[in-house]
Amino acid sequence: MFYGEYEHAIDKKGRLIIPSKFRDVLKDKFVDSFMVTRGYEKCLFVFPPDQWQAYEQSLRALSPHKADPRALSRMFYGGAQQCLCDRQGRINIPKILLDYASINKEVTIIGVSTRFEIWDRGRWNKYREAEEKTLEERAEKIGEIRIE
Amino acid sequence: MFYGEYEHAIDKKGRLIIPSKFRDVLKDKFVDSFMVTRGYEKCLFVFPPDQWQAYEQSLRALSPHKADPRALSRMFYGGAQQCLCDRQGRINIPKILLDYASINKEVTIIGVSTRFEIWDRGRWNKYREAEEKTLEERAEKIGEIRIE
DNA sequence: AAGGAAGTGGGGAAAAGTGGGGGAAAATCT
DNA sequence: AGATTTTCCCCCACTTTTCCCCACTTCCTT
Repeated sequence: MFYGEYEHAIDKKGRLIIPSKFRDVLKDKFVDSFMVTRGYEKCLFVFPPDQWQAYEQSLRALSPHKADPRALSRMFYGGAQQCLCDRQGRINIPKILLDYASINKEVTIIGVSTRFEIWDRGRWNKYREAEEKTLEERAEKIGEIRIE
Repeated sequence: MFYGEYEHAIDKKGRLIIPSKFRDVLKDKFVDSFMVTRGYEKCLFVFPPDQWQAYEQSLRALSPHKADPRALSRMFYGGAQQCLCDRQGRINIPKILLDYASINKEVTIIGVSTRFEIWDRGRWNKYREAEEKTLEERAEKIGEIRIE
């Protein structure tokens, strides 16, 4: 569904272009907005409406009687914002989310299957470099990934 | 499916010729693009669409709530690009993937069963020489190879 | 030696990305 | 409640990138 890596910038008016390949996903569904929320490693998660629902469902399944899932739900639900695309395919991201992800201007957008992620470019580069080095180790740990 | 070793070069516009033997695979399926992504040992993996789907299926199962699987899906999905073949059978490989595989110009393309791989020629030669020496050791370690 | 298939280079059109002005709606103040 | 300010979104114009096609060369085959 979503894949690839794109470098974009937030303009002076606070707008961010969504890569056109990602926007195409919305076209098929006759909707024009994404759900943006807090993500892991201080990036932002972005879902199309149907995938957001699936993600929501997985959160709702977590027990409200335990502290950990409760905190998670607060972070994800509380951070969630519906962002409309303008005619040029740009969205406005609320300041509170930009702060969370320490995004100033230069961002990198990464497609990750059912969602995509928005990173401050500097932080992403650091993360990527570290992960590239340990890719094989991580894969060995998980073990069940088969490439065939 | 894919086998053999080919030496090609990336031209000034960043295009790489896919060996015609490999392109023939697409013809049978009436499609005209490959999926290219980060691979192990810093080479690039290339899949025809149906094989990519099989590969993706195993990735999709990875949980977004655990660090190891999260990192892997970011690497594989984030690195993935659908590369269209032009009339001459060339694809454009994004710069980010070339950097990952430290590819400048001279590359070696290796068929590996359901996928093929793109290597920087220098790195491939080194890798091949080392592996040729320890082929038997590796086989012993795996142990369960059957040839029938 | 000729013909065809594979490899190579470059030009041009179309699409994606970028920036800014203006007007409507919403929020705020008096 | 009305007036003023602010915000947000649409549109237009421009730049950059992508990709698609055509022409030429080289190599292999017959």
